[in-house]
Amino acid sequence: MSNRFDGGVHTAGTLAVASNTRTPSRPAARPASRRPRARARRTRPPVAPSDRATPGAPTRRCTLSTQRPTLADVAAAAKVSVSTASLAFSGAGPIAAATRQRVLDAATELDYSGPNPLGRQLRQGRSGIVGVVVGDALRRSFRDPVSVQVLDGLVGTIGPLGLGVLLIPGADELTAATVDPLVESAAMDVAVLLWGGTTDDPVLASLRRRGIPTVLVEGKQFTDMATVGIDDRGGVATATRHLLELGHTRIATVTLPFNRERREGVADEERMTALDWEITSRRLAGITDAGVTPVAVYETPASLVEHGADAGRALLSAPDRPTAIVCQSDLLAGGVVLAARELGLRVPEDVSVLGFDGLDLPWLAPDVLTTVAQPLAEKGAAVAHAVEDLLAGEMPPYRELPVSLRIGTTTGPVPA
Amino acid sequence: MSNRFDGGVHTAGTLAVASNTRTPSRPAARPASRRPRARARRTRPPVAPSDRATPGAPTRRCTLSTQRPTLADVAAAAKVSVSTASLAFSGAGPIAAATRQRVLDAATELDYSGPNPLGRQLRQGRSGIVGVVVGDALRRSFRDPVSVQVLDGLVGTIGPLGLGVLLIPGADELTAATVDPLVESAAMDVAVLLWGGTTDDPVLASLRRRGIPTVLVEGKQFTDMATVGIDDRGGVATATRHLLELGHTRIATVTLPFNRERREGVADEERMTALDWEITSRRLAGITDAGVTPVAVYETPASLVEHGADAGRALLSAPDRPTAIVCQSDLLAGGVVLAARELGLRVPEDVSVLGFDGLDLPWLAPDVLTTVAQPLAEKGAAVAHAVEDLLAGEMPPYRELPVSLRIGTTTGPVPA
DNA sequence: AGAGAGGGTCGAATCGATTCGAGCAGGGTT
DNA sequence: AACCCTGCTCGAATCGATTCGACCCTCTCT
Repeated sequence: MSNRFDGGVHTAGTLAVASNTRTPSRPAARPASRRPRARARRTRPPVAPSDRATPGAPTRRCTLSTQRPTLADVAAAAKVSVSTASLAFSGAGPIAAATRQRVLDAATELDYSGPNPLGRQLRQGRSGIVGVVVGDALRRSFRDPVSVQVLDGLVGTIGPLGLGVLLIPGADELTAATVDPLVESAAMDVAVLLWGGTTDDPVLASLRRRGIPTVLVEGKQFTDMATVGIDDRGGVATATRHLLELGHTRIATVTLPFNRERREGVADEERMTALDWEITSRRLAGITDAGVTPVAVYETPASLVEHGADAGRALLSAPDRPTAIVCQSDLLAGGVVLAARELGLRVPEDVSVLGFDGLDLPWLAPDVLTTVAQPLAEKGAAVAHAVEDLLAGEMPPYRELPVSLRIGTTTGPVPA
Repeated sequence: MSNRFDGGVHTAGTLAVASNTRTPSRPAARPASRRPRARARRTRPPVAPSDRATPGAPTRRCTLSTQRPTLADVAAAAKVSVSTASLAFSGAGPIAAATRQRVLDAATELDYSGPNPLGRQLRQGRSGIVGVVVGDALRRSFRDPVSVQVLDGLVGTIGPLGLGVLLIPGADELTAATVDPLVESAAMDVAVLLWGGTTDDPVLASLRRRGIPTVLVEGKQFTDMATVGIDDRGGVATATRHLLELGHTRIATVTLPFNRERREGVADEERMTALDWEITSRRLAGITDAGVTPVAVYETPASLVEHGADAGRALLSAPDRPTAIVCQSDLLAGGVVLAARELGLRVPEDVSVLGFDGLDLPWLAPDVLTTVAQPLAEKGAAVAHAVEDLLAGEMPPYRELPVSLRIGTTTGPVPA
């Protein structure tokens, strides 16, 4: 039952590539003792033989290993020197319009599609690549719109600078000892750690060892790395005061993970000492700053709706339930609201819920979260500027972006 | 009110890099007419002066432009040849354990952190980079878990192969004429187009011109590019038959965008002719295959909850409303369900809703979508294998993954 | 007419590795 | 003793560009 279209066939009519008549051009004076290897442009082997070759399948060869023309070929065809040909493409330096055109024509003729980036990169000592280490498996990381929006802001700002973003999976939660090979050996001019690491982060250690300038987003601050953060502590404090003004006293909180372990459940005394992630402890501290001691601190393994729902169910079905719940992310808060609805509780009449991030959650309608909004796109742009600074050889100062309390429909006066 | 922590200061104690005593090693016999430039390892200029220099800010210089040691330095220190030193790192070739250790020690001593990837890449003619063109602004693209999960599957499979993913923003919807500079000139061995392009896609044209092997996900098929797809047409047909069996006859559909324009609203005759995107028309065709002519075709500008909600409100508040709505994505379906709830309609008693993708939507609880599930992680893996094939010089055959109807709680018998 | 200026080209070095085959030393075989 | 491996190491070419300064040629100015 394979209902598939056979899309229109459309092959670009490529001219046959001109022959490689380039002579090996050996150095003028050579020892002459050894005959130079007569490899006229050795064709590269097509990589590993790929052990998963489908037995009976028809293997069309594709045009990968075709000898592509080089700048030297173009220069020869245009009867100019390589340096002049280079100028024609880069535009960096004086070149006569006619010459330039001749080179460009020759390029078209030879089907040369511009200078090979690898050559350029080696020469310039720059790859033009910014490695972005996402804190976790993409699958999970990107379910959180926060990461995505920051990344989007980042890409939007560094793209025009001619930089590209290389996606690097962070350490797996359990096999945290090993670092992704990309961290160890990918070419990148700068690295960015979304959800900046902890002191012992092996990724950080690896980047340091490689001497790659790094930008941390929301992490601890180190003198040798740039940091971009937000005033989350102050934001949470403000938001908590808002709850106090509404008369709440029994306030619980739902937090982001404490550390790599990512446990789930109410944190006891002992667990509190294991709090390692900067972002979690800062937001927790915001509550204390407002003079509130949470009646319960519920740790979640990730900022996801389902974990928020679990937390909400647990906190709201306990006896002497809190009248307000401060959540460290909007997704968690959304989950808590869903749990409340599920338990037949009205929001905010029976329980107030506070989020963090300022996301737009259409599926929560008709409710609109009261939340501490952070400027996500700006954060991405700030990261981009930090990247730019590092590239220019400067260590940018710590940059803290402001947050703002946005009142929605999920917070209200304490129930009588 | 800046409540910020001053994170623990922690600087890696780097040894001073050994002096660069390497002599310029000019060719044995040289014309001697011109004195060779006496640049002993010219220090590279720190790039563009960055016109956005913050005036009064204290600019700490960072250690970017420090001369880093090269393999030659290490070889010299270890008193072996460069080739031997290379062997010590790459492990490709016979080398005595003692020699190897000596090289490694020398490397540690010099604070050399492994071969420069750029040199390797140039030599090997491979960048180890897979460019992934996301169809749109990341912000929007990644709000759709479908893209994210496929990307995750892809990264998970090609990561171990030593390949990295370069994120490339697709053409903006309006300025579609221009292509991202990365498409034009980034170093990549293979490109992947999530949401494969249409025939006239400028991105496709650019990649073709550059001769970069490409994998299309869910696009039209071309002979010169690899394609991975799913049996969405068959899946929609099966799902539609399910609705027929439940007795539905007034069936509407909510679709993905028709083309770059991304219009919103019920499509009239004329608009139907503008249907350009393969994926949309295939899923639409599935309905027809089941022998159903939709009572309304509602086009949305993107696969997002809010657009689904808009569609739902429009379709369900019309007179003679449909008893079932087939949606081309789960997010759209979720939005439709929310709209139904909003209008006081019960799902599935009053209206059945069918999704596509097989996502897990915790916020839709207690409802669980009936949906056509596609194997997203596998799709990512299939793309990865296609990439691998292209890298090995083979054009992989079209690969179509199966889908499966997953019955949830959002479809039921037609209302009496 | 000669000097000076300056636009345009070119040669050669260089970026940092990989890779191939040659060569060399030492041990085992006939 | 001659010979052949075997196992390591090394020299040199090469990947494909960029970039610097030298040089040449023409035009202008005095």
